[in-house]
Amino acid sequence: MGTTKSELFSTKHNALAVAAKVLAHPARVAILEYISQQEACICNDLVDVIGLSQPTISQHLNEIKKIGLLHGNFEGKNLCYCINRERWEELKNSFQKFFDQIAQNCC
Amino acid sequence: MGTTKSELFSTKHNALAVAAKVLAHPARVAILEYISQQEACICNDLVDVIGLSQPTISQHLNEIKKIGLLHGNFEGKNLCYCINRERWEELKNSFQKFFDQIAQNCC
DNA sequence: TTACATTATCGTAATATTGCAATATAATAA
DNA sequence: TTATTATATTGCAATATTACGATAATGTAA
Repeated sequence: MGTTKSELFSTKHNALAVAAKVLAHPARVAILEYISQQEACICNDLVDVIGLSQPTISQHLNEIKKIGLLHGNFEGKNLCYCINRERWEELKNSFQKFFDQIAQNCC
Repeated sequence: MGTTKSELFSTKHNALAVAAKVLAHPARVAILEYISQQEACICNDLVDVIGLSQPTISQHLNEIKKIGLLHGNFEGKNLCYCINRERWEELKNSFQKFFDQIAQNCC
């Protein structure tokens, strides 16, 4: 129990759900918005900007990383988080397609 | 602990997260897709189509109802679920705006 | 080297979500 | 009236998520 029965659903439906899950927390929405609007890459700042503790921010960043939305230089002296634009477009299209598929005739 | 600290975030960010949460389960994605593609309104069928138990489907439908995506005739002899297209467009626009706001210059 | 700053991980507590059996409710059919 | 059908609600068990203190790991600066 308690576990989502992913095996019942199509790859497409599962994938959209996984993507939506990343956006299903305001901190991750705020983090993504913040990073995506920076002209240059940012590093930390998020703890101050968001207002959650550093471990919590790190955890949220990890969720965002896991679906491939973060891109950049994670090693060396310049720590840098930025959006993987290719993946961003992919997800954008997935949501767009989902919302575009409504039928014309409904009550 | 365990609770999302919504008070830290803007109304907009919280609203998008709440909407995303509804799409964050493949059953709800599948239910919405199924309903939205029906020419006429459907009633039950979902238990058969989706493959989860009736109480679980009912629970998922309730989550979808709670953000206003379901519209129709819930009383009387014709039980009928269909998409509230106005709300659907609203959410579509929210996600679109979110995904459109990425900056041009990123690493 | 030591000290400092930044980020990740571990461990844990609180809460939320998922799923279903059992049951209740509501409307129609016989 | 008594079935029958469709949907909702209750209660509970299993699992997932959220948050953070403590600590580890990594890199830079002195």
